[in-house]
Amino acid sequence: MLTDRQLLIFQVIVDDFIRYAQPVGSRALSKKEEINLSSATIRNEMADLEELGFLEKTHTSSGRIPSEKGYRYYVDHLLSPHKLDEEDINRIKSIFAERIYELENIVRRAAEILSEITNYTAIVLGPEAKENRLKKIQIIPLNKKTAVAIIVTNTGHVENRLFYLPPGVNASDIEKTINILNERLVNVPLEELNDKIYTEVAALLRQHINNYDMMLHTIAETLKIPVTEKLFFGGKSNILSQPEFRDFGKIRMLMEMIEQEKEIYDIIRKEEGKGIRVRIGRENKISAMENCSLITATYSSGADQYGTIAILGPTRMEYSRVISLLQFISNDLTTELTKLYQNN
Amino acid sequence: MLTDRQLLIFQVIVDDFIRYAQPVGSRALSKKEEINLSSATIRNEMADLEELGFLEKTHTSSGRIPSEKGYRYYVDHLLSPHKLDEEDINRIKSIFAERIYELENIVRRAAEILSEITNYTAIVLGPEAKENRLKKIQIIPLNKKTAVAIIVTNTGHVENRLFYLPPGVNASDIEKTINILNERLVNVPLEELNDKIYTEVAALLRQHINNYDMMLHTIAETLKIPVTEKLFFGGKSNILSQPEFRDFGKIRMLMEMIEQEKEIYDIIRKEEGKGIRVRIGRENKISAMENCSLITATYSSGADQYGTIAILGPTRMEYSRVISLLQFISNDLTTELTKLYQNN
DNA sequence: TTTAGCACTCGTCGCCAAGGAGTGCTAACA
DNA sequence: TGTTAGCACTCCTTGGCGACGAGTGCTAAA
Repeated sequence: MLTDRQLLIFQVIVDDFIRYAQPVGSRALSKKEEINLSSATIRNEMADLEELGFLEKTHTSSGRIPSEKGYRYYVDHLLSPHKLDEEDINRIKSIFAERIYELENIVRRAAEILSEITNYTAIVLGPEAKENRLKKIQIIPLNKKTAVAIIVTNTGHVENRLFYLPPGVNASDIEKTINILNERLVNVPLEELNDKIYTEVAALLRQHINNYDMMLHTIAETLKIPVTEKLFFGGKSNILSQPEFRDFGKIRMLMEMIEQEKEIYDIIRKEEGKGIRVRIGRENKISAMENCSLITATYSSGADQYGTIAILGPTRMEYSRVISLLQFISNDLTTELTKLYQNN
Repeated sequence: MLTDRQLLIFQVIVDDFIRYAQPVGSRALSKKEEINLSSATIRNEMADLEELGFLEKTHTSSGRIPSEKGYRYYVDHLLSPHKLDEEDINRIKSIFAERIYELENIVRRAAEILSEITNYTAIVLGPEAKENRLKKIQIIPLNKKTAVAIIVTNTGHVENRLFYLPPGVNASDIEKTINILNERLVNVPLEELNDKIYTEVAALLRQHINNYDMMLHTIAETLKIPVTEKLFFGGKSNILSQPEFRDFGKIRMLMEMIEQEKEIYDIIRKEEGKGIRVRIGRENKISAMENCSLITATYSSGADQYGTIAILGPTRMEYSRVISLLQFISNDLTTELTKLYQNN
C-alpha cells in the first residue's frame, strides 16, 4: 500500500519526532543522509501520507507529526528491534542480585529501576492472587480482647488481620479453632475460604468451642481477603519532564488518574493474552490518557500465575526501546520468580 | 510593638491573601467593614509593616503579601481558634466507624480523608516501631528450599520475610528452631532481636539441630527488620490546584521530593516534642519546600509510641483550620488506637 | 493625625510589524 | 513522467509600543 519511499520518509519522520518532539519539515528531511530527495518531492510525499491519515499538521504551515494511526502503523510494521544498552541490562540484572526474596519487594524494585532507565512511569501489577491456596493459618492473641489472624499462601504471600475476640473465648478455644481451620482449609484456594468456613468448619466448631457462632462469624469476616492485586509505581513524576505535558490541565488529570489507581488497574487487569501489547493514545479509552501510550507485558511466577509490567509515557514514546526493555525484564522476572517458587 | 491598628490591618491582609491568593491593596482594604480608614492612611501603615518585615511587595507598585516572618507572627500571635465544620467532623469520625482494625489501614485512611477535606497533601507517619516487642515468631516452610518467617509484635504488627532454607534442614529442625526462638525471644524489643539471637539462641541451636551455623545466620539475617516506619500520603496531586504552583520547575521539585520520601521522612521523624508544630517556607530547610508550609501533630497509640500526622500546603495555607483539624484528628487517633491496643 | 491629590511605577492586554519556518502549487527540467 | 526550483502564502513567534488599571509614595492641606 505504501511505497518504499513513503515508508522511508514516514519512518524518518516518526523517529525524528520521537527524538526531538518537534514537528518535522520537508527541508530538514531533505538534509538527512538517508534521504536524497529535494524538499519539494518530500513535500508531495508528506501530503500523500497526510491524506492517508499517517501524519498530521499542528497548523497550516507547520511540519508534520505522526497521527495515532501513524504510530499504530509504525509500531505494527516499522519497528526495528532495539539493541539494549549494556548498562540498562546490568541495572535490570541488579534487581535480582540484591538479596530480596519477597515478591512484593522484587516487583517494587523492578518498577523503580524501569522508571529510572526509561524516564517514563513504570507500573507493575503483582501476580494474580486468586489461584493462591492456603498454606497455613494462625491466630495469635495479643490481649484479652484482640488477636491477629495470619494467613500464609502456598506462594509465601502473607496476609494479616487484626480482630476483636468474641467475649468468653479462651486460649484453648483459640487453639482448637486454629487446629480445625488448618485441618479443613489447607490447600483451599483463597477465594473459596469464606464459603468453606460455613460449609466445612461450622459444624466442627460448634462441637468444640464456646460461643461458636460469634467466633465463626468473626473468622469468616476476617478471612474475607480482598483479591485485588496491588499496583506498584515507579517514576510517577517523570511525566512532568515530557514537553507535551507542559499544560497544567493535562498534568493534573494524569496525576489524579495515577493517584486514583482504579482506572489503571482496570486497564491492566483486563488485559487478555500474554506478551507485549501497545495501546496508543485514545485506544486507552481514558480521556486523561489522550496523549499517552501504555505498553504492557506479562510475566509469570510459575504455575499459571500471571502479572503485568507496564510503561506509561507520551504517545511520542521510544516504542522500540521500551518494548525491548519490557521483554527483557519480564523474561527475567519470570525466570527468577519461577525459580523462587517452584515446588520441589 | 505593633499598634492595634497595625495588627488589625495586618490580620486582614493575611486573611484576605490566604483566601484569594492575590496581593492586597490599600483601596480594597479601606472598603472592608472592619477598617474605617482612608486608603492613604492604610498605605502609610502598610509601608511601616513592610519596613518591619511583615509584608512584601511582588513589584514596586503591587499590593502587599505576607512575608515568611509575617506568617510566623500571624501563626504565633493572631490565630483565632477555628470552629470545625460539622461535615469535616463527621468525615473524620468515619475513619474509625469503618471496621478497620489494622493500624496501617487506619492511618492510611486518615491521610486520605485529611487530604480530601483540606485539599492539601496529608502525610502520616506510623507510630515508632522500635519499642515494639516480639510477641510470636513463626517459620512456615513452603517447599524444600524456601520458608516464610513471620514475626508478630505486641502491638499486632506483622512482618514477614521469605528466605532460603539452608540445605539439610528438615521439618523437625525447623520446629525445634521455632520453639527455641519463641522461648528465648518473646518480649524482646525488636531492635535487640539480632543481638539476642547470637547471645541467647546460638548455643541452644547448636545442641539441637543440624547445620546450626547456617540456620543461625539465615535467621539472624532474616530478622534484621528495618526500623524505618512507613509514610502514608493522601492527595499528592492536590498541590497542582494551588495557584502559586503554576510553575513547572516548582511542581517538579516538589513532586520529586514527595516521591523520594526521604527528605520528608527526615523532617517529620526528627520532630521533637509533642503537639502541633508549624514550619513556614524556608524554615523547612529544603529548597523544594520554599513556598510550602508543613504543619505536624503527634498522636500516640498508647504505651509511649508516637506517630506524626502532617499537612503539606503552600505558605498561603489556612493555618487556623488546618491546625484545628490536626488537633482533632490526632486526638481521635490517640483515643482509638489506645483503645485498640491497651493491654487488658 | 488623617486624608485628598497627584505623579509615578509596573504588569497586562491588544495591536502591529518583522522574521522565520514551512507549505502548496506551478512550471520547467531530465 | 517523475523530480525539482521557485514563489506566494500561511501561521507562529518575537519584540516594540501605547493605553489602561491597579497600586504606591509623597506632599500639602484639613
